[in-house]
Amino acid sequence: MLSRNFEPQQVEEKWYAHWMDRGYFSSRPDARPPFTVVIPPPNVTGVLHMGHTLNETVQDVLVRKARMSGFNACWVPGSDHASIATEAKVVQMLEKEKGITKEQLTRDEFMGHAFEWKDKYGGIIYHQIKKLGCSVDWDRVTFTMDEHYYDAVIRVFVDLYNKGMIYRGARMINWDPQAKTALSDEEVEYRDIQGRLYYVKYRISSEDAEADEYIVIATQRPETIMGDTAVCVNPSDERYAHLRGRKVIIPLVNREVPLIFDEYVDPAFGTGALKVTPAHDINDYNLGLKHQLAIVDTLNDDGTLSEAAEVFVGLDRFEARKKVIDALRASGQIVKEEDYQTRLGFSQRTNAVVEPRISTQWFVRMRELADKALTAVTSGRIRIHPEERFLATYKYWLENVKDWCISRQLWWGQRIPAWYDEKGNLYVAETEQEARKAAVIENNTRLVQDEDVLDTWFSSWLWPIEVFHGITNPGNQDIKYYYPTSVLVTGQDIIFFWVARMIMAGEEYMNEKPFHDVYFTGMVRDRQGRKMSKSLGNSPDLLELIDKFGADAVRFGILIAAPAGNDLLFDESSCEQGRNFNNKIWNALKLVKSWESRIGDKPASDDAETHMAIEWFRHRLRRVTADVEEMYVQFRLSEALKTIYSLIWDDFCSWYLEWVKPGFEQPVDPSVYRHTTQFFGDLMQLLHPFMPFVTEEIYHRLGEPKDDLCVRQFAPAQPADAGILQQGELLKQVISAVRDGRARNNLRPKDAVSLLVQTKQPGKYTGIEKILRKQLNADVLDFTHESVPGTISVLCGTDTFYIRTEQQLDTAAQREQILKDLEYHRGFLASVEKKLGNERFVQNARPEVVEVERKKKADAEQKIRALEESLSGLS
RNA sequence: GGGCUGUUAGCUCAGCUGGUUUAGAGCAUCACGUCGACAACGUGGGGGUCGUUGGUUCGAAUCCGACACAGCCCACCA
Repeated sequence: MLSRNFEPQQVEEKWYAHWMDRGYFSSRPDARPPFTVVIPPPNVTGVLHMGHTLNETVQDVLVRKARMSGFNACWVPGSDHASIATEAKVVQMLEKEKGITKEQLTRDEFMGHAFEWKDKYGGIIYHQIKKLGCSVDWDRVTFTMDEHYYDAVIRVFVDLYNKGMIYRGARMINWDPQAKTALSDEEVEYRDIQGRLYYVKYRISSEDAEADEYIVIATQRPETIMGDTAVCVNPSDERYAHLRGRKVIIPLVNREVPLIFDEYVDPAFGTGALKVTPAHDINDYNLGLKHQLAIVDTLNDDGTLSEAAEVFVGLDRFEARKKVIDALRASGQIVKEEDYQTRLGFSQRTNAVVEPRISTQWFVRMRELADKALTAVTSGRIRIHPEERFLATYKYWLENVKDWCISRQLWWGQRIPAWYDEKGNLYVAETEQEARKAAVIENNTRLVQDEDVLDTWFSSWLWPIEVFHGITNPGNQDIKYYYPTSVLVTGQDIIFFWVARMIMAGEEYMNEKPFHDVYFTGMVRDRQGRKMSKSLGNSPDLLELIDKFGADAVRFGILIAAPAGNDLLFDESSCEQGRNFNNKIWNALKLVKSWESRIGDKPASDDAETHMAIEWFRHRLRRVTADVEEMYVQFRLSEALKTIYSLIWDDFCSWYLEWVKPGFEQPVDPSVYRHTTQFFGDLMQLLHPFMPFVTEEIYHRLGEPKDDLCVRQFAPAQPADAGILQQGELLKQVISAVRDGRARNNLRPKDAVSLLVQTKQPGKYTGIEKILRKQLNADVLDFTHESVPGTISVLCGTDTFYIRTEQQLDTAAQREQILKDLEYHRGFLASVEKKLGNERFVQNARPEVVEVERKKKADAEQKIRALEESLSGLS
């Protein structure tokens, strides 16, 4: 006895263990073509959010489909050490739980704690991936701090350094004062902020102590005044022409600085005078370089004012801003204040306001790498989906990319393999020993390794290569077989961070793209269109969702709402729809299983009828299978799922099963049983990549298959017969139309009727008469040449069905309905006639289009005649 | 400031190179239904002048222009 509803919890664990047991997800190179996917590695100590859920589900669908289509499917799982994010979490944990600050620990001690943390929490995402049913190869789990991976990163660093593509130098970089590290340009997020613009008087230096000459500048950041080393105006600005050659006194610190002239300054903005702070603004920095200005760095690592500021030393920058404003107000040097809309850079990880700052860091030269990555895509060697939207973004970024700041002032990550001797000479090599050997350094010379680690993305850009040990063991079997990978599925938010850089690394180290296709999924938002985030609390917990609805339903729920590349509004109700779908399939299984005990010995006498149903569904299945195949090619997975959903729910359950279903306690035609279980199995196969658990369970309950659905290979495509499909459509159309006529006249399903059809081609109903009678509870189905008074008339195509019944009929309601239909068809006829009456249409349109219009006209006229006849039959 | 998307039923979306019966689906809604697979269900219905506005064309949801609104990306105007 089957349970009332499908119970996912019992089934999911069983099948996942079984698949693992059989090693279906493990892949070794063999004679089959490979289908390779590398997972975008989630943060090792994170949890999967709905964005991951979408990406992992899409990948699993593609991988499972490939595995069932003759490919050697390999999906590599793993996680990312996420340098800055993880280090921040570990630091926080240490302070909170153990009362230890990072400063109290040695580097080694800290790393110990970090690895401990990773071991404790690193398993969560893997557990979630399993629960979701992802068919990843667990023998290939890779972590970006694994020993070989660490080595690969170091090796690549040294190699790029030796090629002159990595350099060290003082540049203006983005500084995160909270994490106390440099960031790359991509790690800064700009947001619009309501700021305030202060107009400040700067005195003009003069021999005459009594003189009250000054120049007014506008600034949003008064706390940087102490770092000013010039004031700049436009050379064409006549207001300031007379001040040429004079000096300006910086308020608060009373430093005398030059007044300089540069086209850069916009005379129309503010007062047309700009304070120049080369240490804390990129524009000012460039201006400083050009005019050889002094640089006064007034900030410490943590965003407090440094000794160089002279005043408010040690105060936080925002605190200092208030104090500076107070002081300037007190001395009457603020002449005006106004609100000002501005943009500020925030650290992507810590959300701290980023400070532009001059700092000595390591950089990767991007020009050459970017050019290669650009060609790989513009030449069509890598295809981006959906292309239109992302190709332009990708190109623009690569054409304008600046050098990549890769050093981070952190401990959690790959430590930069550079050593310095006491004189400050620099040696780059994979190990200290090699550095000594290469540079012939005397043994007693002390070398000190660079304290910094590398940007996380400097390791993840090697992901598709080093998961197969392609850097540390070049040319091995795996890398040769699995690389380039087939498709990369990821969020569009990391197109620059990761996708573009993987292409660079692939071109540089494999001389080959890392993947054939890139599929960008959209951003998952909540029902109100808000981004899902922890702080809003609108991101559902994946395990709770799975617990509530089952993994298949969650996969269904996220996929059904996800058109390629578009953001999707996720709502639990779509998981509910998935759960209902599970139950629908389960109930169909219950029906078919109930037939098992009553399979007849002989074909039923009316097998010609069921034959039609079977043939129709056979061809319907073929047609939809081909459609779905095409959708896979175009990565239209949401549409493919919808199509399969409708095939199962509507075509199979609502139509086919109703047509072939035997009467109560009647024997089941053996051919019907055989075909139905076969169709059911094929349907489960078609659906399996999307909903693996329920389909595997049902497939096994249908019979005792020799293979598991998980690895059952799709049969070659077969053509669908359009004529048979059309007859099925006619059948559906008539059934719906007559049911509608019955319903409108309050006939109950159990009220038997007689049917008469007024048609010019009675032949088209041959073969479907019996199904029609059964479905419509009609004792007779006859043909007629004229209208039949005293019946319910229903227009179906150009034929009219007359429903004869004992019941009292409401002729007024029928008349109303017919008049409404007449109005519609007359309106339609008028529009067609207007078209055909247009000479230019008849002349210019393609003949077949005109022919269609003529057919429309004839049909409409016939329908109107039929309706008019029915109308007169009513009176 | 530059660029890229989108705007079709209450909601989420299809509708590809203009003509396939005066716009389709799912969800929601309404009516009827407990009929021996299924109320987490069945049958049926209602619901849109395709953002606005010009243009191209015999013909536009579909192509072009402008505008409005929404979203995203990029940019060094204090």
